[in-house]
Amino acid sequence: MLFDDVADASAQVAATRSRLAKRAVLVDVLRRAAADGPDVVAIVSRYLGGELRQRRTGLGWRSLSGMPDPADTPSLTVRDVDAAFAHVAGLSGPGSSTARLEAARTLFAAATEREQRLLGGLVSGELRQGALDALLLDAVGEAAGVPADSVRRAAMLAGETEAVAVAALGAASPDDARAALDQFTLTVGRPVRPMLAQSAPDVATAVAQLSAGTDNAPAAQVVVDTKLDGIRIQVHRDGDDVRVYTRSLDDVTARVPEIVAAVRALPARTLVLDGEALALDAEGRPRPFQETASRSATRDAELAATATLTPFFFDVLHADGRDLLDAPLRERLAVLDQVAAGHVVERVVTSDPAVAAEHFRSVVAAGQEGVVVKAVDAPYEAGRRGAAWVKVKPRHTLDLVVLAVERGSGRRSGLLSNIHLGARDPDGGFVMLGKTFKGMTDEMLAWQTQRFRELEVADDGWTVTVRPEQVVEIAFDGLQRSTRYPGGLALRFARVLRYRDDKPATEADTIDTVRALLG
DNA sequence: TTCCGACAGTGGGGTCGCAAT
DNA sequence: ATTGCGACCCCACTATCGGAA
Repeated sequence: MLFDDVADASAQVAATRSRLAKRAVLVDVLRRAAADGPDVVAIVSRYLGGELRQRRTGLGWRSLSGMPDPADTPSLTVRDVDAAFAHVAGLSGPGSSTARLEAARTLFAAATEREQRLLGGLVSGELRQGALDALLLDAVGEAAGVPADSVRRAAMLAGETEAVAVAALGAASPDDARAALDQFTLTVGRPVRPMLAQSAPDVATAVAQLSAGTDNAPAAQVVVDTKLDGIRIQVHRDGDDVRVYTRSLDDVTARVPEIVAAVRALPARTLVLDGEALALDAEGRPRPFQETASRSATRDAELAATATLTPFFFDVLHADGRDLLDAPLRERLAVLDQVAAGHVVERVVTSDPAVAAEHFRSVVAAGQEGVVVKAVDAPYEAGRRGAAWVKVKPRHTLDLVVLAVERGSGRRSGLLSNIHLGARDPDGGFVMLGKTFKGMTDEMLAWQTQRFRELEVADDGWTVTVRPEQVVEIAFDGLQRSTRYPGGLALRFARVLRYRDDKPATEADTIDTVRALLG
């Protein structure tokens, strides 16, 4: 199969907004790939989902500038392209950056215009064709003649789509495809996609969301788990063999020997646990997220020894031969308390919203990030951001001043989008604390585009600097240390709540107010 | 007919390792 | 020694389609 066939399909997918039409295009190209063999299905399914098969190539967004002009006629096969990236991914050491770019130039020179668009999307990780993994899984189901749900479940348990697409599309009949998909079961040592949580502004809303999203009666019990501000871990144990995976299913076992040791000490032979790892101080209070991130990212053993990560678990998917994915949370927690005692997050189980709210206050006071409210009867829905888990975190707000605004891209092309935020300095001027593009409706985007053009004092082609007069109410999760911004502080997860036309910049919050929040 | 669940897109700050400068 | 890039950690929020109700 020619790479151009995939590029053509991607262009067709991008050209329509209808998901059904996108799916039809994907089904067609998947069927043609299947006729070329399983290796072609493997490559094509990855590319249609917007990914290369190589996890790290050393090429990125910046490498794409300076690529040669496109070829007039297609010549590359999908196997050619995969081989080229496999070569690039294998390069390392002095001279490898140059060799990578050279290989990329050769590849791009052989690619037509639409092939170059796809290559660029795959390299940058931003294909933007309006279809990624979820729609692709739907298409795989249709192409193989099996229900979408069975494909989705297989992919969630496999932790990947490629192998599932190969299995389903390699089958001779829909019945065979279904049988092939049934082979994807929870396996100790193979990570599954983690279950994710929706969010709510407060505990009462979270409980209400839970009742609406499930069959829970209004007065039903809920689990209120502590939400820790660390990194998500999924730990598999088979005897003495322990493996640790991140949320994106990256294997980080070698970097976290203390977690391996902790799980080896648990009273079970086989386990699949879901939890969070974080750095604690001497009193057991959580260190700032930045320290956990630093510790978990380093591969340097000496550096790693300067801080320890402590694992805490909130779910168990398998224990001693028993799969628990479909068991209700209540049952899973009973098992968890047995097999992971001492490494379980604090929780309360209650039907009283006041008790839930009190747990939230208490864990936040202890320095934790918040809570996750869960339906007691819900199964573990791998890979889903279902209604059964709802997270709640404290929210802070500030009235800040817009210092500049950047041009948007994609569906925000032609609009001024990403705003620079400053706190008032009582000694004069403003101290920038970060940027945000979140929370803006289309109406707000249109309004701010006009408003900031009126306040414009400079435009370098990307960023428009404005007179610091417009006040905006910003929500954020907390403050973090920053080397990027002059105040040494940056907002974490800043988003716009509303523009404040009732407040002049002279009444915006000051940098002193912000510092006081640090406590 | 209306409602709402799931998705994709639009980017944010910070950390590391690595190669180039 | 410093800088820039790539890869991942953490992530919030809105618009939209199409099936559910």
